[in-house]
Amino acid sequence: MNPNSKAITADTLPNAEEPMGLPVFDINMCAEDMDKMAANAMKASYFLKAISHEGRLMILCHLASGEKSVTELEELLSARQAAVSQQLSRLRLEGLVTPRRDGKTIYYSLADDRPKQIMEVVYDLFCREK
Amino acid sequence: MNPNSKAITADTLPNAEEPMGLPVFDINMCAEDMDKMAANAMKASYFLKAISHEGRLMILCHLASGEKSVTELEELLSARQAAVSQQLSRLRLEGLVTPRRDGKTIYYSLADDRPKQIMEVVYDLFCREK
DNA sequence: TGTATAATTCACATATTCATATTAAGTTGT
DNA sequence: ACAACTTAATATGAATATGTGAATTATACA
Repeated sequence: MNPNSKAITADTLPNAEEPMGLPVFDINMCAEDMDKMAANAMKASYFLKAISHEGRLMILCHLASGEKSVTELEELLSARQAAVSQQLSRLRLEGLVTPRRDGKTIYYSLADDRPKQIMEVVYDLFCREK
Repeated sequence: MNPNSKAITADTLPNAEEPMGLPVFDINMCAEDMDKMAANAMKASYFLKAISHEGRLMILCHLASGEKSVTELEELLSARQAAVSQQLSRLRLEGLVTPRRDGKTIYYSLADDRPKQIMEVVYDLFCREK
């Protein structure tokens, strides 16, 4: 992705001490792995942007306990229908939620467990501890 | 936070089946826990916004392998110094990175393991699998 | 001192993102 | 089928965020 990305290895970097015990994602991840990371950084940031919206985050939280209709989400978030619908369309575009029509109402549910993996960490960081 | 949030419990909701085996963050999390989540949703979304920027995400990735100076980050990201500095100030404001001055140069490092916890998941989602 | 280097901050232009209003589609009752 | 109502999706303008270049601060060295 980056044309002039210099080949930087662990030994060329100053102050590259081994700081903490937690498994980061491989301390020795440099050069090749870093390019892979850079290549995926755009996708990752786009994904994170999708879930970093307060309303969308709450939608994902509510969907984690089972599918909900747009009206239900509207009440749960106490937001206007148009706003909820727009946020859902963003999540739909990202492939995070899938709609299911049943008569008049459309039920949304989580498409896979990606959002759950993230939310689990976020929940730990902001709701459990501290 | 939400004045007119109705007390919605599991049994009042239709289609609230127990869908998946993965430990979400407690399937039975409703009412009280949900309010707690809503109260923290703003903080969480603010935090996620901070790391959902491609440049800032890359900065955190690079800092995961040890502290770096602003100039080093500037080269690693091939971005302008002012831009990197502003991104760092956002991360500093969020308490994710800490500066250390050594002569002319300022070295940045991760302040705690919050970003690492998130990035580990992000890395798994966007770099390892798939 | 004066100059050079490193990093931050300011001001502005631009691009994204968000909320309100409008439109389209679906359902019910007569 | 036609109206009346409900539900969802789409566009418009307003607010927010981001990058750039110039000015500012801080440190080192001659």
